[in-house]
Amino acid sequence: MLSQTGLYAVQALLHLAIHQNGSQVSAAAMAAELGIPANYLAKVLQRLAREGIVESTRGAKGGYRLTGDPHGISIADAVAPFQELRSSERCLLGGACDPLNPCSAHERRSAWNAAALQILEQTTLADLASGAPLGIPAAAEPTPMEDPR
Amino acid sequence: MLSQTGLYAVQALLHLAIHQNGSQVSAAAMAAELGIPANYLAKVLQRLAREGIVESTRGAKGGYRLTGDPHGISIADAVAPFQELRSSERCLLGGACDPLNPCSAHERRSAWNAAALQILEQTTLADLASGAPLGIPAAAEPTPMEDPR
DNA sequence: CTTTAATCGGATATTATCATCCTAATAACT
DNA sequence: AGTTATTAGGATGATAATATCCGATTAAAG
Repeated sequence: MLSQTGLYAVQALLHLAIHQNGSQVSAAAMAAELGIPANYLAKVLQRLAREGIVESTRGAKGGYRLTGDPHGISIADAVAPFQELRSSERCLLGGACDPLNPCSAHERRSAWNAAALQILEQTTLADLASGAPLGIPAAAEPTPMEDPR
Repeated sequence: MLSQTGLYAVQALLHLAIHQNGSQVSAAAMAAELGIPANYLAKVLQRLAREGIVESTRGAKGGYRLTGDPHGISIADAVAPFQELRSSERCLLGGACDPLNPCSAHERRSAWNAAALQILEQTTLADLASGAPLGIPAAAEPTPMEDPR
């Protein structure tokens, strides 16, 4: 479901979330611990830095650190810079259907996409870091309409 | 979330589910209607035929037809031949964690994966074909503009 | 000031996905 | 029998994802 690169990003950020107490972590150390190609992980982290999700320090004793709180960073946030999360709204039936004039599959498809996205948005680094027992509320039963709240 | 090829498979099977009443549908006709590269869709359908999800007839007036009932074919079924659905259980933290000795992220990760898979398993072609749960399976196409060329 | 540990970023290589092309095999229709 | 519409499947090409390599920049420490 996630691209390899997206998974790397999740792993890297999760690692930072767990080792947040100490100083910064270098890309090389992280790659060794997580078993990810070092050069590639470096690119991933650089991108996350440009994105503002982590902050970096160059030079000796440098490395990476989370910019924000692990509770505020979702899997969707981690993955978003590397892959498109919203699937294109191109009509499944090949026609030109829009929200005003939807095809018969439109509603069900939207619900399916939304549910998938919700999982990524609702799981945070903090959730993963602490083995929270959890109950993922979304996507359990085929509710055609979502609850307005 | 789904690969392009997986989406093609869903579109193709959904098309067959909707046009099931009549005779078989040729790959070329489907490709034209759905806006999918014809040669590529042919490969996808051939694979689905080998997989037993559709049955094919060669020669003139030939084409494809669903093997089973649209209620019994999930998105997961449609997509499975073309992409791995179960994400590898390689530990997110880089260690060697198994169900007996799980890492702290293990449970949450499993739940997240299971939920994502469930969406694909619980949505069927019949669900997509008819917006309403009680809908008639082979309801006439409500396509407003069937011939925009 | 020099060495060393680290990020940054461009260039390139490798591999998988997506797409096209061509020739056979098969079945219906004349 | 011959023609046409169709699937089957191998070979090849194009594009994107993944991975590696190298030099430049930065900062700490001797």
